[in-house]
Amino acid sequence: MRMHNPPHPGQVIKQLCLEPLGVSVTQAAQALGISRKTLSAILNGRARISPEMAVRLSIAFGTSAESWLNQQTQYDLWHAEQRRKQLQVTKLAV
Amino acid sequence: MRMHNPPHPGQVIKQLCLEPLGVSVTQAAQALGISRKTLSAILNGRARISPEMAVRLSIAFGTSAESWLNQQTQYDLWHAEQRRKQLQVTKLAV
DNA sequence: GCGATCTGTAACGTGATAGGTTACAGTGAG
DNA sequence: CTCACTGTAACCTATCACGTTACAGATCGC
Repeated sequence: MRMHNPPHPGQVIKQLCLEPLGVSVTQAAQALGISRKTLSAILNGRARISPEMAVRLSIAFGTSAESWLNQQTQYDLWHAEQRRKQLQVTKLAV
Repeated sequence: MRMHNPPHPGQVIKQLCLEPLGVSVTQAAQALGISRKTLSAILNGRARISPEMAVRLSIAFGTSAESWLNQQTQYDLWHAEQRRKQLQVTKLAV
C-alpha cells in the first residue's frame, strides 16, 4: 500500500506541459480537440484522464500515453485502497 | 505502440485465480461481495476492472491490486490507440 | 475607465458505464 | 430427473465523460 496521496495527474500536466510551452488552458483545449471546460476539470482534479484523453495528450505533447494513464491508475488505486476496509470480501487464497 | 491485442484481464483472473483454486464463478462472486452477473461480465471481457474491483481481487486472492489495474490500463490503452488517427489533435511540442 | 482575453464553474443535456435484481435457458453430474 | 453452475437478457439506478451556453472575476493594453 502506497504511503502518500499521489497528486492528481492534472497538476502534472499543467506543470510539465502547459507552463513550459507558455500555452494557455484555452489554447491547449483547442489543440487537444476538447472543450475548455473538460480540460479545466482535468487540470483541477475534478475529472480523470480517460484512455482517449491520454492518447490526445500523447499526440499534442509528444509524451507517452501510458505514463499518463499509469499516473491516473496510481491515483485511483490510492483512493480505492482508502476504502479497502469497507469492502465485504472473503479471503480465498493466501 | 504495442503490437498485440492484450488479453482482457478477465481471462487471466479465470486462469490464474479461479481454476487453480477450483472455485466456481458463483462462489468467487460471493467471496468478492459482488453479483454473479458482474463477475461473469468481467471474466468474459464485457466489463472492465474498476479500481474498487482490483482491491476486492487483491483481498480475495492475495494478489496485487496494482497488477490487475495495470493490466486493465494496458487493455484500455491498446483499444484507445486503435482510434488514435480519428482524434482531432494538434501537435504542440516535439 | 473600457474592451479584450483568460479562467473557473454552474446549469443544462447526452451517451456510456458499473453496479444491482430477477428470470430464463442450457449444460453437466449424480 | 434433479440439482448446481453458467451465460445472459431485461430492467433499474447512480455516476461519469463529454458537450454547449452563460456568467463572474481577474488581468492586461490602451
